[in-house]
Amino acid sequence: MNIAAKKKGSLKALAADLGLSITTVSRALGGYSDVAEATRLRVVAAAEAIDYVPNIAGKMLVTGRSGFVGFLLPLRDSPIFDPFLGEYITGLSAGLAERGHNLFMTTVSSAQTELTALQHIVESGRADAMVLNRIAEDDKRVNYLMERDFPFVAHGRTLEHTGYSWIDTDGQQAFHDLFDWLYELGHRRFGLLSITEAMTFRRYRENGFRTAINNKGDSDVTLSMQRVPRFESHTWGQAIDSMLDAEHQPTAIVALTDELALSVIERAAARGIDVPGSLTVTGFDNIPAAQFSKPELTTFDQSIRSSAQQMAGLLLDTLDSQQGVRQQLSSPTLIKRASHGPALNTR
Amino acid sequence: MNIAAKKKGSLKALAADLGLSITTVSRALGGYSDVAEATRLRVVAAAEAIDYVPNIAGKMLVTGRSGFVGFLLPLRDSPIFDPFLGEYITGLSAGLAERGHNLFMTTVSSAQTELTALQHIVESGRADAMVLNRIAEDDKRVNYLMERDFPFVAHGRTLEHTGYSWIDTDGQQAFHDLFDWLYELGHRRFGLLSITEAMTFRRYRENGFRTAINNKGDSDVTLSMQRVPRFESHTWGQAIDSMLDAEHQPTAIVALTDELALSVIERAAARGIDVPGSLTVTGFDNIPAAQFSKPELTTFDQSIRSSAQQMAGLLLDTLDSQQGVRQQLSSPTLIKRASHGPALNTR
DNA sequence: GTTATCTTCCAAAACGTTTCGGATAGACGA
DNA sequence: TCGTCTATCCGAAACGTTTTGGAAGATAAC
Repeated sequence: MNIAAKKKGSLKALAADLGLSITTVSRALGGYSDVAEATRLRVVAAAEAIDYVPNIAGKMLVTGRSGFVGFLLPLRDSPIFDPFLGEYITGLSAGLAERGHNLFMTTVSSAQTELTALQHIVESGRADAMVLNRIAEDDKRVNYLMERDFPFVAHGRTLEHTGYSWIDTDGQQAFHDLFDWLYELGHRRFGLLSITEAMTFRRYRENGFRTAINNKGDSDVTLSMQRVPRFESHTWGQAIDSMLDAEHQPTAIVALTDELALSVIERAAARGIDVPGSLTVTGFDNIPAAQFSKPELTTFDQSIRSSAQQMAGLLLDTLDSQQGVRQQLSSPTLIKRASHGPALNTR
Repeated sequence: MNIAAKKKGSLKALAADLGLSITTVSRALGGYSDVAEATRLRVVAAAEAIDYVPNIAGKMLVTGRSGFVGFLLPLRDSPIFDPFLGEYITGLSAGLAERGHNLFMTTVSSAQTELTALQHIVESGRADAMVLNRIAEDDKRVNYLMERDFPFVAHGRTLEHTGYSWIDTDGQQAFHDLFDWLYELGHRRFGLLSITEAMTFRRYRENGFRTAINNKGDSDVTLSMQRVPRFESHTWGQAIDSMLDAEHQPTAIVALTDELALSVIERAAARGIDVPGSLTVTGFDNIPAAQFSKPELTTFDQSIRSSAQQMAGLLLDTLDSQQGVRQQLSSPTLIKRASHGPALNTR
């Protein structure tokens, strides 16, 4: 006992106790073929007896892999918090844990930019791969990771979206279909409530809607668009009011997010405009609050948890088996609740 | 250039480039006094030039600290997801990041118990400290960490809650006050809807209510209690119905959680029982859905994000400055919405 | 001129693991 | 009997960092 007074649960201690070399113990636990079955069993038994778990730092140093996947947590001071963050994290972490990886996250402190934080993580070897979300049309983080040749998967795409793995929902198609459906319902005068931030999803959703209009080729169709800062809800009122008060006010307002749509419903109610009687409103995301509004919001749903879990799988695929780039576009489903209706022919 | 063909951004490479020893470079960056100011500046400049970030594994190995704080993510299949998880994670991570730490999380896979996962993390040196939540009256994880003398802070307490740091909300006092308030409103027949799980908060909340009743000493007061599994909402209906259908049905049903309270409101509505007219219902937690129910739920609020951030601070205090045990009990605030009212004197 | 004290630097060890390149011994074939 | 194989084991290096215990030279004190 005293002879083998090594550190608690190290390979060295195990080796000493067993009268074997560190190498053999390591290889026995690693399941290599050049260690006798008898000794392998002896080693495994001894390891289990003392609850041996390899020190991660030692392992990292030599293998260069940590078993961690990093995630940058956007820290917003705004009272609007992300209702899906919990689900997202859960899905990611679950997907990673299934295959022996862990998730770790950093909130970027206000002092440093998100890019700096990312570099710090990558250069320090803290993570084997990264998960990125909230992708902008031209995203510095994506550029950095690509030229650094560091594994990552993005939730969302940049405009130039080749050469890396991502998963995204097809906002283009969704908004295209949305227009067609609303047109069928008789709507001709549309309001599109968008965001100012240069997010790629903004472009796709706007484009989808515009393309659908063009494809229809009906000159009766009019579209007015407003863009507002996504996280500054106090600025929305003015834009929404200007839509509602326009001379030929839209019979349908299509919002890029549920938060915006709910705000439209609220402003409309304040003005005595009946939704969906004289105004149809739609959103995107299906946040929990969407089913509590009056009327309940018609919106698109994307299953956050499962897509996060898919992301994890996709990431580990590219990590483990050196599979190349994988990209996955999924279609959100339209949840028809109560904030839509046929257009009144009030012209 | 070719001479110093060391690994990219290592100390070794820096040392070679500068014509200094590894030791000196390390100590220069560490700000030790035994390196000349001139060389220090030279080293710092060179380090910044190549964006040097110390390899975490090397550092961990020698210092024994990883800069990570671990968190076990409870993976529930149930459709009830934790609406506060996102806020909680955000608060924790923000609090840790402020002081140079990162949060990492594992979901316990179904194969292993939560305790096993915890041991694995601790023994592998993956984390410097742990954050525990959902504390049971007798919690194996707490026991393990205490006897292992591993730093941690718990969100919630075990029954025997000395010797370790925790932060909790005072459910005992809250439910005590709640009874007194309802009594003032004229209520005498109470239903207490509790949970089956042996969580410590259950005991405190139940005790607080019962103690208040005893203290009041009014023999007119009656209490019927039901306990249901917290995460199996399909089992709640029967228990709630039995309360609602009792001969002397309660005029006030006090639920241990908002989910339960909302379920009560729902069942009552289905039976045509007017809330709050002939039945008062209260909850606990102030989940987002609580302000969307009809009527809006009267409940207790605890600021999740800020208390998570406090936890992080508390944890790092005990880590950094070897401060002893710290325990913090905070009072939730009663949010009086619309699901309560005076008792009708229908006896 | 000698000794003591700073200042500034560095070699080497240590942390715990994996892995490369043998080494030993017995089995086997000739 | 000798060489060749195979099965089994091990020593030593390597990963990148921090830290211990000096060493060398310069400066101050006597």
